[in-house]
Amino acid sequence: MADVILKSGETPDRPHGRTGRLIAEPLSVDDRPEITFVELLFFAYRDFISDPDTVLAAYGFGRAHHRVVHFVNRHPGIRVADLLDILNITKQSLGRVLKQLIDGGFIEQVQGPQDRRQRLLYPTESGRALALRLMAPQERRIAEALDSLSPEERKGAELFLRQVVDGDQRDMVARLIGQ
Amino acid sequence: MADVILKSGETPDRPHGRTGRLIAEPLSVDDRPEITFVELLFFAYRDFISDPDTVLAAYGFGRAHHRVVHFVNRHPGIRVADLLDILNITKQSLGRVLKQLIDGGFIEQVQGPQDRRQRLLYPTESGRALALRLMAPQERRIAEALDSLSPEERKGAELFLRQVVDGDQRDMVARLIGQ
DNA sequence: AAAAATATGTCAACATGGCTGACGTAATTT
DNA sequence: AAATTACGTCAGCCATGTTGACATATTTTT
Repeated sequence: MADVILKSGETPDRPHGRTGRLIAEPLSVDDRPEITFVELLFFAYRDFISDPDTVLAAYGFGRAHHRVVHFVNRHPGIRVADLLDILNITKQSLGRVLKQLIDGGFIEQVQGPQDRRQRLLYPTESGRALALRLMAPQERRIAEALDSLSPEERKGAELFLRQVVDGDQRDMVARLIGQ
Repeated sequence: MADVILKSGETPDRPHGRTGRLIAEPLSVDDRPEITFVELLFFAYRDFISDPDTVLAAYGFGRAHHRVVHFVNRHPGIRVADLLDILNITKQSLGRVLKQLIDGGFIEQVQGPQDRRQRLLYPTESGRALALRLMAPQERRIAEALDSLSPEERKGAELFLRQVVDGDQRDMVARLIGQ
């Protein structure tokens, strides 16, 4: 039982005679200004990924499917290994959702022309349509957010996000996104 | 079996005689400039949350514990219901990780002084130490990212993230973060 | 005073999407 | 011929989210 609930008569600082065990002083933005961005990243991302969930639910898919559909549409003919690198997951994890997407007719595999061990992934027309439907609310959200920013402020938002990416991944990300 | 693997002799556009079923044209940033931010948010957040994982593993904790420890440290005395609002999860989900954090001595509950139904959550000294350890690499990452930005660019990064948050949540987020 | 609403906790069952480890197969490289 | 590579699969585990139902203490409303 963790049911040690202190009574209200005892101040948090000196509960039950256990002097000084509890801390009432908040971690403050004044002391640590980076907290602002730590929390903004949390809240912004929380809401940003909630957009496509309604659409996904209608297909019986989850966020993992979204990520796969997105990057296959962004890079038709991508190799499985490269997709794994982007998503930072194991092939077993990818395997499950990929199978469902293939069975559902959203993605197809093509044997690699030079190296026939490769299974290159392409979206079908439904797969492309799904990707666009999933991204639409996110594009709207981003566009509205950028609307209120000056050109330099927009540049700042982009630069900031690029710098938050791991140093040894920045080149790869830049290549993936393109100019 | 979904083992319909097209042979390499067939172009992706006309595989197996199924004319036009596959799409070889990438979704492009040129057509949809917001994709840049969609993907930057994905990659930035992916790396940003990977920071504390090593620390968490040492304690046998996961990312859910991190979020709880963080917000309890930011708002000592927070009510369970308010924590649920911030995290957007169910009380059952919270219950599990909260119990572990209480059992481990990182968080304690105090009965509400006015309303004795409430269980106000406070960090212990270990809980505060854990929160700081978890946030340290993220603060470093943010500080380095901001280093390369001008003041207006920094403002842009912050404004952008604030605008990405759901419109009806912005005030709450602003209040939670403070000036 | 009784009834209703609130804050919280708990039990049980289930789904998603990560993970590891082991093994198999086809194709390519050495 | 042997080793490596690219990929797939089976099996099981774990973390963390969900819903639904119900219990308890406390406060608010009637």
